[in-house]
Amino acid sequence: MTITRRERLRTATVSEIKEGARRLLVSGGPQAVSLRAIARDMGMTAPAIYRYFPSLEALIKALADDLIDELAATVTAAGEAAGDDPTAQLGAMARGFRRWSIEHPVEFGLIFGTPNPAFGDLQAECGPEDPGARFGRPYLATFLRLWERSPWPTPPRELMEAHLGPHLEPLWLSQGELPIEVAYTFLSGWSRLYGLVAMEVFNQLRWAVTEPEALFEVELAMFLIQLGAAPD
Amino acid sequence: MTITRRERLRTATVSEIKEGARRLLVSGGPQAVSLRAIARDMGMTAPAIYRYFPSLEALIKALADDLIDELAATVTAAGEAAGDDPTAQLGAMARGFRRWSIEHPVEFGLIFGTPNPAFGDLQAECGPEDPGARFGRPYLATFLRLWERSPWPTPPRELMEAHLGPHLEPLWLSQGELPIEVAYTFLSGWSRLYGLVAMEVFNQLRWAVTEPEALFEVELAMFLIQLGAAPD
DNA sequence: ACTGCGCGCTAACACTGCTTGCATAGTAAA
DNA sequence: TTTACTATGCAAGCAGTGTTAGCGCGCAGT
Repeated sequence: MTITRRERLRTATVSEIKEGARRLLVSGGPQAVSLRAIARDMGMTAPAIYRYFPSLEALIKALADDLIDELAATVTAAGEAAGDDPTAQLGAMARGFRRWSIEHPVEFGLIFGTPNPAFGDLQAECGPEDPGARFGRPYLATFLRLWERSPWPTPPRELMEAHLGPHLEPLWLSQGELPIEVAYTFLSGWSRLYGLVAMEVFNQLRWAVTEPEALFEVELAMFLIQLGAAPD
Repeated sequence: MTITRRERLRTATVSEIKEGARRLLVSGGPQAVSLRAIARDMGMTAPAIYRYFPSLEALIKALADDLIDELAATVTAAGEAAGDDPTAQLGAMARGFRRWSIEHPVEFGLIFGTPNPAFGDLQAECGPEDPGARFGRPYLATFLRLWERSPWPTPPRELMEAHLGPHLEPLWLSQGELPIEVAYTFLSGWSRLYGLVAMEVFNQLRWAVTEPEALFEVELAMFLIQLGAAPD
C-alpha cells in the first residue's frame, strides 16, 4: 500500500497537465486549450499526454471535475464562515457562488455553460454522484436545517406533491428523503441564483444594468425575507 | 435603387451559407461548424466563403443575430396568440421562450450560452440595439401594459430607487422611461425564466428532476399569481 | 468592344487531435 | 547482479482546421 516513486511522479505530472490546461483556458478561452500548447508549456510533446489522459476531451472533463470541487469547497467555506443562522449561511453561500463565478468566468462557463459535445457531455451520467448533486448538497443541507428550525411559507403541499412529486426521484435518490417544501424551495432558489449569476457572467445583462451586483443583492434580500429572515 | 441580378444572387448565397452553418450546428454541435464543411455541402471551396464573410467568427455572429430575431418573433407571436389579458400573454411568451429553446438547444447555446471568445464576444457592443434589448422589448412592453392596467405588489419604491435606480441607465436608454417597479419585475422575471430554461437546456437539472416542465409550470404559476393573475 | 469588378478556384502555411512504432529509463524479480 | 518488464517519452505522419495569396473566368457598365 506504499506509494511508489513512479506513482508520485505520475500524479505530479497529471496535476501539471491540468494546471497548464487551466492556465490556457483562463488566458485564451476554451479554444486555446490544445494538447500541443499544454505540452509545449511543460517542455513535452503532445503524444506524451496520451499516457495520462485518453483524449483531450477526458482531460477537460477531469479539469471540470476539479473545478466543481473547488467551487463546492469555496461555497461551503463561505457558509461555515457566516455563523450559525441558516439564513445568513444561505446568503453567504449565494454570495460565495457569485463571487467565485465572477472571478472565474471561463471556469464557470466550462462547468455551467453550453454543454459542448466535443468537450464531452458533462451531464451524460447522472447517478447520485453527479457533479450537480455534489454541488447542490451543501445548499440542500442548509435549507433543511432552516426548515427544521423554522419553516417558511410555501405553495400548498398537495399542489406541489401533485405537480412536482412524481418527478423528483433523482433528487430523493441522491439526497435522501426531504420535505417536498424544502426540495421545491431549493430548486426554485437554485434556478434563480443560477440565472442571475449566469446572465452576469455571460454578459447578458449589460444592455440593461451597469451593476448586476445591485440586482443580485435585491433579489437575494427578497428571497431571504421570503424564508423568514429579518429585512435589512 | 433597383436590385441588380448580382445583388440578388449574392444575398441568396449569403442565406445558403448561413443555412448550411445552421444545419451543421444543429447536427454536430458548434465544433462541427467549419468553413470547409459548409463549402463542401454547397459544392464550393472554403476560401470562396471569404467573399461573403470576413471570417468564420463573423459568419457565426451573423447566424446568431438571425436566431435572436427568429426567437423574438416566435415569442412575440406566442404572446399575440394569447388574447388580451397581459398576464396570459406573459405566460404564453414564457412558454414560447421555453419551447423554442428546448426545440433548438444548440441555437439556444449559441445565443445565451458561454460567450466563446473564438466565436466572437456577442455582447461586446451594447447600444440600444443590443440583441438582449431587441429580445427583451416585447416582454417589457407587456409588463408595462399590465402595470398600467393593474399594478402588482413590489418592494418599496424608495428601496428600489436607492439600490437599483443608479444602475439602470442602459435600460432607460434602450427602452425609454419606465416605472422602476416594472423594470425590477421584468429583470427579476427574466432572470428566473432564463435560469430555469438554461438549466433545462444545459442538462443541469437532470440530477434532481426528471420532468423540468413540471418545475417550470409551478414557477410560472407562482410568478403570475404574484402579478395578480387568478390561480389555476 | 473594352475595362473592371465580382467570384470561384488551386496552392500553401500554420495550426489542431490523434495513432503508430521505437527508444530509454526506472522497477522488480530471478 | 543480471534479466525481464513496464512506464514513459520521442519523431513521423494522417486527416482535418482557418486563413492568405494569386490566378482566371465571366458578367456588368461604359
